[in-house]
Amino acid sequence: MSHELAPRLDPRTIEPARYRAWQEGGYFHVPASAVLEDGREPYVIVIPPPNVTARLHMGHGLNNTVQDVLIRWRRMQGRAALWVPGTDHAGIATQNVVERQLAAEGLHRDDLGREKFVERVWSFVHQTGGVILDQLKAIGASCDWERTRFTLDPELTRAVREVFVHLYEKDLIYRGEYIINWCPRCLTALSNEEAEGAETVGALWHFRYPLAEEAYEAAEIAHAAWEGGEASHADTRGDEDVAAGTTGLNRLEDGRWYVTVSTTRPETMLGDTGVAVHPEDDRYRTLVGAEVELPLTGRRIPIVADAHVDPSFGSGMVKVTPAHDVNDFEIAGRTGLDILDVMNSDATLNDEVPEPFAGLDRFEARDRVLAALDALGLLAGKEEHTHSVPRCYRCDTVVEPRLSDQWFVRMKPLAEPALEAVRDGSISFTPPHWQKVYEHWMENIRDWCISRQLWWGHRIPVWYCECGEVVVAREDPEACPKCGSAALEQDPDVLDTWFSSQLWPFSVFGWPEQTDDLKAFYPGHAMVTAPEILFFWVARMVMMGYEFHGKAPFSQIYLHGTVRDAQGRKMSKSLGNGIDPLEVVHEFGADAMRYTIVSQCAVGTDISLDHEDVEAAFANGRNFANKIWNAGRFALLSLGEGPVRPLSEVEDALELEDRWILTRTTIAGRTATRALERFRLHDAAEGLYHYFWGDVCDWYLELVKGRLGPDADDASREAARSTLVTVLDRAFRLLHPVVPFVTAELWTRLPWPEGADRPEDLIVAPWPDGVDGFEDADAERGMRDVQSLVVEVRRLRKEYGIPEGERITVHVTGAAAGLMDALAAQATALERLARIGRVAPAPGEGVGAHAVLESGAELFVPLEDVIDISREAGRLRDEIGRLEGQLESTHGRLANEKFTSNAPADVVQKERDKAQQLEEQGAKLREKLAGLEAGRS
RNA sequence: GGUCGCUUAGCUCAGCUGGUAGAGCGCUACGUUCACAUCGUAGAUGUCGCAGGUUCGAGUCCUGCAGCGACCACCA
Repeated sequence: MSHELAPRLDPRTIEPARYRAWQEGGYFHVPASAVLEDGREPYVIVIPPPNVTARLHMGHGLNNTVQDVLIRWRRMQGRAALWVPGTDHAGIATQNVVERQLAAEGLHRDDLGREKFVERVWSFVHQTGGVILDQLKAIGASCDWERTRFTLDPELTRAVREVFVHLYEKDLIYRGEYIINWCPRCLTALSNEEAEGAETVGALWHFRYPLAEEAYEAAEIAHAAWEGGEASHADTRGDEDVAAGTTGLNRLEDGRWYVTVSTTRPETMLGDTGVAVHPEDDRYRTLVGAEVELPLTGRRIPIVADAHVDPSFGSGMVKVTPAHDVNDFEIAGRTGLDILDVMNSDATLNDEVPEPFAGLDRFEARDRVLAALDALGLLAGKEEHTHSVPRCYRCDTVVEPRLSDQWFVRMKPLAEPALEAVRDGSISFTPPHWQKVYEHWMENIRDWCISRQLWWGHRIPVWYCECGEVVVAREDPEACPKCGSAALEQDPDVLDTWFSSQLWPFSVFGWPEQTDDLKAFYPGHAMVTAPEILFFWVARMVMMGYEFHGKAPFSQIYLHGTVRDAQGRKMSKSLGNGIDPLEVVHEFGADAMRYTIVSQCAVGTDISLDHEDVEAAFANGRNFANKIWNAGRFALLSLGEGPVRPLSEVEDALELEDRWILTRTTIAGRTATRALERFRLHDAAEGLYHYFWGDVCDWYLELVKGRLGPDADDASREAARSTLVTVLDRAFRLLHPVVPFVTAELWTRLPWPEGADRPEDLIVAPWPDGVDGFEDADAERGMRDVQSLVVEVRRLRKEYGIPEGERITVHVTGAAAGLMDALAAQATALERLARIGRVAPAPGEGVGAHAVLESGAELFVPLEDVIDISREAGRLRDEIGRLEGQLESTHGRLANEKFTSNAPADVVQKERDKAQQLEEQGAKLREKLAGLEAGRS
């Protein structure tokens, strides 16, 4: 059977079949009864649901590989490991996709009307949505597909309703007119999180507004006080600025008084309803209550005092546009200024503005306003100004702050337990520094605008009656409870897509029904996601967990990095620097991709992959998978067909390398377990890589080759066979979470010791945590000697150019106890590995190559015939020099009384031993050098 | 402006509780030894950003500086 294995791993021939076998075996599915009846300890991860229209990209590859590694590992540990998959309806994103399709047909959503449009989106979702879940199968994701959920499923919609009504009844949801972030392209409100600031170099313009004549007297008083230096907020600018009119109050050559204000959005001046100064600002105290003439509009607007104004910024005077700026809106609320909305929803100016500007786009209006003010001589200056301009996270359009009637969630009360949870350790972050970021956000949390002027999403469960009654209900009401009218109108808006996502950890289990699933699987354990959605999603899930269940939805938040290209740029569709994970799977296999990702997945760091050389980017993983394949292939071939005896029966015949590799295996399991427990996936993967490639392949397989052949002693062969089977079984288990396919393929073909129970599949084989495995410290020490001897001999052979075929004799002296026995026992192996003819205990004489082993033993290879004596002498001198350097620093340390008295005793002792060892080595080398030089003369 | 993080071999990065540095890729040399050339063997490469401090001893702790990055808030 084993001879049919190809010399190269071809993932395409094994991966799909293996995945199918797992699915058919039902290994991914975890029923509630596993926990409630069988009493198994659950381990639950809910997937960060990708957008239903999404296609798999490397970010998903990373995110889901991490989750799958954790789930597979926990499943092998015997936990009821459940990974719930699903997709998010992704309000704006999905609506945008369908709108683009319509646009290609020359249509707008209004042409269809709401009902038809939503139907269209549904059919789009049914046809092409959820593809990403199938794509996840290709990378090996072991989700419980029977539990696949969609945020718009009826059950989840029910959860949304329940939450909305509950929060409304608790007065945690309210409706109000506030300045919100408005996307003039998507024509909807956005939350603060959805309006992403983009650092932009823009301009700050200074305008002059003429003061109304009645206020000239006040102006003169103010100005006099100011010039006389009595004003408490003396302008820090120089005279030039005053002359240029960039200070707040000036009389120009025309004899009129002007105030100066500044803005980065000149078009908003058309909506100004006031000018504000700080109440304590003595420069302008007398002007409060006066009026200015708002240019271009013919309107007069008052000067008011408000503490929000920063007297030291600019002129200390602020134009106030309440309908188009958050702060200005608040100022208006406090000071009673009018609120004048001058924009339409598409960010064109409306009829509230004078004729020439009405109907213009905001940016065109900006230019026109500037030109008009300039023509009037009211443009006082312009500065370069770098600030962050908010843009729509979906379409990148500049967001317009706009006065609007929206629904909000009152967040402060919800945030309190969520904040407490991380402070008392109920929830931990990996890496830990995110906790501070989270806390900071929670502490400064602001109300969440949840209504969206979209058609695709959860309709807000609020109905309005002609009688004025507002009905907020879990079920669609038939009639108005107050007047009985059936003419109820449902609120046209839908909820922010994150409103339903935040319920995901429990809505997927059927809440608000008290289902068995909920009892078994809530709360979950790990939340694996990217830091970008910490606020969008993670924080809100925590808040909802506490509000509706009194406990956190998960206990560990693991935030992995971002996938970047070779230049360190984030992979993105728009940059065209992405790598298609499916292509990688097709070319190199899912195992190759998974190992490459996981091995780079150090806590808190990004992973970088070169999109221009995909082969190189994944070579490491591909090579490793192939190495596993070939090691397995060789083992299967060498093991032959005969029965394999259990390790316990051959224990007496175990040789050094057997005991050693069994020990290494135990330690590898222990190390990997510790790493996984701490989310150190990179450490776990790299540790196992070196264990398998180095210990198992480079050393063990090479050492036992001779013992597996027909010439070998029976007892030795059987010991080797048992050991090899045991080691590979354990190794495949340990590697399985990271590289599930190749390990499973080989494991199922592995012969099994007679009489031993075989797990029905590798995917559920018990995880070797290394707690009670075979361990033999002597074997480790002995093997280290063998290894260092082999390495040194190889090095010497190389150094002196001794041909491959030529056997040499090696003398070993000063051997640590047992070394010679070990070496003698390994004679054949040593011959094979280091091309040694004989290992002799006698000290070497004459000219030869010399080395000191790690154990302190000295190695001497007589090489009169092959070496260049003067070169060897030089080498010895270098060696002696190096030893002396080390000795000096060691002696220096020992001579330091502070060291000997302060450092721990064992450290000092170690230092003494080292010094002695170095001295002995140095003496021997000097002797050797003397001999060499004598021999030459 | 605030907060947090990063700066270690040519590249990408590891280095947990302080004891004179590691991996992968790349590079050099040799090798068609019958599991694997997607391989093997051996080798080279670092004043661990700069300046101070604590310590017997500091990539490892503290302070300051410089450069880079992220997040939050925005001053009109």
